[in-house]
Amino acid sequence: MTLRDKLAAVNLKATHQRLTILAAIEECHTHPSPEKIHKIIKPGNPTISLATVYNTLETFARVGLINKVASLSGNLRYDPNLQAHGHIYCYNTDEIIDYYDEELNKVIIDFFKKKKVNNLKIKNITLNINGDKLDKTKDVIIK
Amino acid sequence: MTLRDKLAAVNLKATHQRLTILAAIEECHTHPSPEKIHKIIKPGNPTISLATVYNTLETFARVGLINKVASLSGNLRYDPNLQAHGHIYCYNTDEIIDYYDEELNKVIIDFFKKKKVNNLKIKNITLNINGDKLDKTKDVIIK
DNA sequence: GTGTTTGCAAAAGCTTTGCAAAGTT
DNA sequence: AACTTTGCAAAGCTTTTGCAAACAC
Repeated sequence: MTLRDKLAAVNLKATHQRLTILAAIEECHTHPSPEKIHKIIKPGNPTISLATVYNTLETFARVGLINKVASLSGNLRYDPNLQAHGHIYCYNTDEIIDYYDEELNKVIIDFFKKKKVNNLKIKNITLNINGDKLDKTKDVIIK
Repeated sequence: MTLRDKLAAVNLKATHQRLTILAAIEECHTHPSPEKIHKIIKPGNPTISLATVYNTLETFARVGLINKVASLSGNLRYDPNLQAHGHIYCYNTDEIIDYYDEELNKVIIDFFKKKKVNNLKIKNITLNINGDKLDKTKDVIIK
């Protein structure tokens, strides 16, 4: 599915800005803040404005193309990955890294099969792992 | 352990403001923003300033008396409960509610016993459950 | 062509800082 | 008395808004 198709599927016009922002957030796997996304795309797209990055990300989240992410960083963060997965937050690099593990998903689903959550319509369940990267130049790997 | 003792244990002087703020955050189980804490304590403590609430919460977090909490709300949130537990975030009330379950803790610990996390010094693992409260006047209950 | 989207600049909201006055031990 | 902490106001961030110009379909 192309980026154009994704926008069409949610009835958003395929503007250059939207295509650029969607591409950037899908490519960068640390869920950067709007400010950082703007810095990433600005060189190749000098007229794109920071307000448009903010507004566009919020639009994408509103129509369900991406999700808002809970963050310890104090600014807004978004995630283009819509399937169930966890997040690793690194205090010392401010990165939010996806953590997908089929077994973890199963463990969580199994747990909530046994529990009753009253008075809440659950939208999403995420495991957050917070810590410090030991070597900032390398990736965090869970296996 | 009294609030004074808790402050003494981390070498913070027991000022009226710190005692008030610590009491407020321990009493209120929805992890309110600094702004909301200020509103809560202001009537009984008219001279307490919002900046002091911000600074004091940050000081508490720095010395480990409370934790910062990942949040979808876009502002700072703190948690005085230092033991392992999860959080329920309600989009429609902006509340962050503690969710303690011994079995859940065990399930998560067991899971990570089997996994190796490379290049990360884990500080904390939290399960986040996000959704909408069905009846805003009542509590969310998991059993 | 019509209605939507963008850029810009300004406003609004949230958090931190600097410093004199007040408080703690 | 020595040192720390607070209140206030200002500064510094982050995010949203209003509106004319530009764009997608």
